[in-house]
Parts: sequence; C-alpha cells; structure tokens
Amino acid sequence: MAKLSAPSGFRDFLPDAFRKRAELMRRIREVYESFGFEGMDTPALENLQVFLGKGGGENEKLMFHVMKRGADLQRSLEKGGQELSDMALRFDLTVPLARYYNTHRAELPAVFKRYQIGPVWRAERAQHGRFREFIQCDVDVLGSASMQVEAEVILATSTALAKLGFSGLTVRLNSRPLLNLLVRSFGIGDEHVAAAFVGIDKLDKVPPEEVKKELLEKGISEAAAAALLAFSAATKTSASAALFDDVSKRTGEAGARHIAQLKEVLALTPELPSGKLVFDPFLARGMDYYTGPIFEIASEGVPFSLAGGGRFDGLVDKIASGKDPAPLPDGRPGGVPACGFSIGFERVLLLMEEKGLFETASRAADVLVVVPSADAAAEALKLGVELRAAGLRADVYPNAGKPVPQYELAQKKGIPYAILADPEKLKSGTLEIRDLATRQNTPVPRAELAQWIKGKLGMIP
RNA sequence: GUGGCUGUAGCUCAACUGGUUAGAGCGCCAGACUGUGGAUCUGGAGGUUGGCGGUUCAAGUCCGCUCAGCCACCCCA
Repeated sequence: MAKLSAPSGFRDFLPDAFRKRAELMRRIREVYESFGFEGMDTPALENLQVFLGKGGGENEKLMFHVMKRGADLQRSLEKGGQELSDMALRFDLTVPLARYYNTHRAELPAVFKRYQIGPVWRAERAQHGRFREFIQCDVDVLGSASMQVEAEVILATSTALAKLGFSGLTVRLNSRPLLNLLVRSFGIGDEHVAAAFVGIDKLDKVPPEEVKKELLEKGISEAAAAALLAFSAATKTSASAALFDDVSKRTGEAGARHIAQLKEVLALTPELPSGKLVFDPFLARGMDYYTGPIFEIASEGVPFSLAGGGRFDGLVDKIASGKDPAPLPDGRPGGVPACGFSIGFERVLLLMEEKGLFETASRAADVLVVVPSADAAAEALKLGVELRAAGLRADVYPNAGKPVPQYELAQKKGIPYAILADPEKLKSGTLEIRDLATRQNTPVPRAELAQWIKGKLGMIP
C-alpha cells in the first residue's frame, strides 16, 4: 500500500490518462479557435479583494486561501488573527477574467473573444464527478451586449462537445432577472429569492413535496410555495412557445424585455451539433454575477451538469469599484457587457469513460526502435533521428537487451510498430518492421521505413 | 464544512465469535527451454494488515485520532 497519496480531491495522472486528457483539451481548443476565440491565461492566485463580494455565491466560501507571509502574518496574528489571508486560488475562470480585462483593457480589442482552459480550485468534499482541483474550458465575449454572443458561446460549446463524441444533449436556457421576477410573482420576498432558487434547482431530482418542505423550512409561505410548485408542474408539459406565454403572464411588463432576449437567442442560434436548445423557466444557477440569459448542459442519468454559463454584464466594473455599475436608462445593466460558457472538463471526461466514447486509444509513440545489443545502440539512436525527421514519433528503447521485453513495453504503451535494430540487417540496408498486434514482420529498406509506417497509420493523405 | 460506509502483497480478494511464523489467484523477477513475445517447468522477491495511539495475556479483527476512497447533505463544472 502506498504510504503517500495526493491530497483528497486532488489527483495524479498516469501517462495513459494524461494522453487522453491532453487529446481532449486539444480538440476543445481547436473548436474554440475555429470560432476565432483567442487563447489567454491568468494566474492561479488572485489578490483576495478580487474575489470577495464579486458574485461567486457559495463558491466564495469554498475558496482555498493563501496565508499572509512573514511580518504581515505576524501583524495579523497580533491583531487577533483577523484577515490572515491576502490571496486565494481562483474558483472559476470568470472572475479572474473580469480582473484581467480591467488590467489590460487598453491593450484589448473593443470586443474581446477569449478562451481559457485551465485548473480551478474549490475546497469542497470530493465525490463522484467533483474534485477540489479541476479543469474548466471557458469561452467568453466581453464588450458586446448583443444576443449574438449568447448564440455564439452556446454554439461553440455544443460544437466542442460534439467534437468529443456527444450527441442528444439538452442546453437549457433561462434568464436570471426573469427567474427573479417569476419567483417574486408568487409572493416570495427578496430575502427568500436565493432559497427559492436552490429549491427550484432541485425540482428535476427531488419530488415536489420534498422541495416544498424545504421551501417552508426556509421561511417561504405555504401559499407562495404551493403556487410556485403548481406553476412548475403545469409548465412541465408545455412546449416552448406556451411556456413563454405562461411566464409572460406572471412577469408582465417587467419580464417582457427578458423574454424577448431569450426568444432572440433561440432565433439566432443555429441548429446545435450535439443537441437542442430549450427554454426552461426554472433553470437557476449558483453564481450571483449573472445579469441576463443563463444556460446549462446536463446529461441524463448524471447528477451534475456538464457545462454552465450566462451573461455577466458589469462584473468587470464591479471588480474595480466594488459595487454594481449604474444601470442604463432603459433598465439594462450598465458597465462592460460580457457573456460566457464553461465546460466542466472532468465531468465530460468521466461521462465519456462511462459511455465508452473514446473511439481510438491514443499511443505514446508511432514506432519503437528495439535495441538488441549494445553495439547496435548508436545506429538505433540514429535511426530514431531519421524516423523523427520524417515526421514520426519514434521511441528508442533506452537499454540494449532481449527484444521480447521491449516488444512488451511497446504494446503496453500502445505503440503499433517496432523496428529491430539488428546489426546484420543494418548492414544490409533492409530492416524488418514488426506489427506488434499481428506479430508479422515486413522487410523494408531503411530509407522507406517512415513512409511505410505513415502509410499504415493513415498519416499520408 | 456535516454525517455514514470502506481501507489486508503491484491488482482482485481470503483469514469462525480477537488467539500460534497473515494466505490464494493473477502479475512481477530469476533460471531452464525458446532464441524476434502470449506455452510449460523450477525457484524467488514482495505486506510495520493506510498511519499514530489505546484496551487486552493476546488485535488485521475492539476503541480514539488521523490520512485516503466512496455515498448522502451542502453546493456545483
């Protein structure tokens, strides 16, 4: 039994898993770049003030704090142990983006489309599909209030998931301010809106009676809870168009603008390559920084979402001033408009494993040069150079010895071909390529080795 | 963060109600044989029973703490 292990919720990745992860990230990145999103990055740590009170919701409680150091720490301890930390690990990629935009605004285009793939950290108890360190893949557009942005980040995310082999997914769409109005329309006051969101969010997993019980426990009146749940039940079966009418009746004038936005998003979004886009008036999301449309992708039979996002106008301004920017004359939120969508990489990968969506096992290299004896080593290394120059990934076994263990290692690493650097054969100029799966040898002139393998591997168009 | 379940060789597991030097299969290593691999034979290494402490004449088996995994809650990617 290993005495040491990574901390709870943190993981090591063996070469095989690492290859898979890198390959998936590469595919997602390619899709993002095909949309014109630009890559960028921010540090793992931010100054604490960047995170505090910026709408991270519950996640702010789950931050990994970094303690002050040296004299600063001493001073804080002497003051009674208050404010012991001054930095924290990022818990998402959105709040740091707002800080980043603030810092570099002058150097960035007026409309900034970016993608970022990187780890975030949350101090929760680890569970199936939940880790303390996990990768998120975000696309965001800053500087445009157009619903075109919503359509585009939804399309980009759906395309990325399609590229990984997903289909039949549902992207649920709602609006944070609309949900707010809807919840209030049942007579639920400001102080209970958050609790109502949490309850609402559970409706697809927990029976309504349970949710009602919870709502009551949180101080929501019997009448309000009953009305809310009755409405929810009634809308369960409605089609999108009717749903909008139902919600419209309850939210009236104030809700009209948000409904119009959602209809616009639906109208603007092309057919999605990995699923469909639907309006769900009860979709709620944890982050408080959302100010407009919100969206989420769930997969059936899995108790967690694969991706989530929404519009967060004004977050950039809030980072700087600590308060929400003044709303525009027409009631829309002021400040820098922004909207993004985040893929939960770990959950996507977990689901792919459960569904067996990995179509091809990746290989560590294309070919292994087998070194049967020390006097063949120099030629073997040279052969490796030649194969690499020809565009192959060539692994030269790092120790001369019996071929058998070398073949076995190659097979373990998923390497499909081996070339035995036999001194006699090297002299003759024709070597044998061994297909490790079939164990068939094929003699091929040294100069044509790479071409032969590339042909077999489909690397020649 | 709260609560529950689990933790024995690299892997999968065994060891009656606490009782002698903790076992098996697979894997691994060496040798024989082969002589560019999945066979066979022989032999071998490897465990402070996650860690620390306690109860007991005696603990893998009981208790406490701790670490890790899983599950529920909380919440979420």
